[in-house]
Amino acid sequence: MQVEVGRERVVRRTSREELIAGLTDTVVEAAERRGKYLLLPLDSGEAAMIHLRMSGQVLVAPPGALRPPHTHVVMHLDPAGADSARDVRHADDVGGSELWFVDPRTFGEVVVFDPQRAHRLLPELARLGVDPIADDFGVDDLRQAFGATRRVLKPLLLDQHVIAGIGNIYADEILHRARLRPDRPADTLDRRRLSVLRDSIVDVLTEAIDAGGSTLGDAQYVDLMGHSGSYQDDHRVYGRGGERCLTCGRGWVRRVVTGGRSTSFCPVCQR
DNA sequence: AAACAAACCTGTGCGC
DNA sequence: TGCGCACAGGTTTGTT
Repeated sequence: MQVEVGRERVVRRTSREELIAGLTDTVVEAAERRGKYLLLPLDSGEAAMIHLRMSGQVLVAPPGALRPPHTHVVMHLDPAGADSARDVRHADDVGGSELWFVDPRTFGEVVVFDPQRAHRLLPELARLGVDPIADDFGVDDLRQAFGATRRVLKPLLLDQHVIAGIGNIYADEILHRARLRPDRPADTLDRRRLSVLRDSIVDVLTEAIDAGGSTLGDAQYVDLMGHSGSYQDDHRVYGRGGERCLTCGRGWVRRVVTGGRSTSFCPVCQR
């Protein structure tokens, strides 16, 4: 593939030149994920890492399509080669397309790194906690992380070093599903409640993924094809501050700030 | 150890 | 219509 890089800020760990050199004439062999880190192994032995942070998007588009504002990286994917073993085209074949990294707030980033030496450019990758979707994730994982800390649940769920992949929307939805207050200390949970929390984490994330994610009013989160998700329609507390609780029908959803993040919960059915 | 604030940016929606 | 302000999906860093 050939590569263009606009704003250098999105490759701040290295440089525009290093990103272009690392991607040019390579083949993306897979698309993987650890927590919120998107990983693309390359046939060069290196891998690309993309993090969307708050406002990033990865989009696939026809060659030459009009690029939206804040398109910072463009990868020109090669057509599936006639020399490939069986010139099979799949429904998700994106050969010949462009892959865009778009990010108005430029909190997101793109970098090419050596997976054998990830600690050099991406030290936080090795420090990510258990991934509830990609890894085996049982109540014992939670007991280890939550059993002996006075930290409260909401910031703990958001801590990527403890559990990787939960963001602000899903932390609130998970705690509501588990009927637990966001400000409850983790070490007050017995094994039964830890088990409910474990199931809530897996169920909320799985349902959200199946629904294509949460696309809020500004339509920032969309999938590779630009399609919106529908999980926002299933939010029971996030974005519902001041409304009657959909679950118990008795409490009013409260919106507070915990750890600098907006947090919504029902004080009646979450304990 | 853990809670908190600030920093990094741009866009949007609101009240006036 | 225009302006200023609050706020937004995340993470790191520094301060109490």
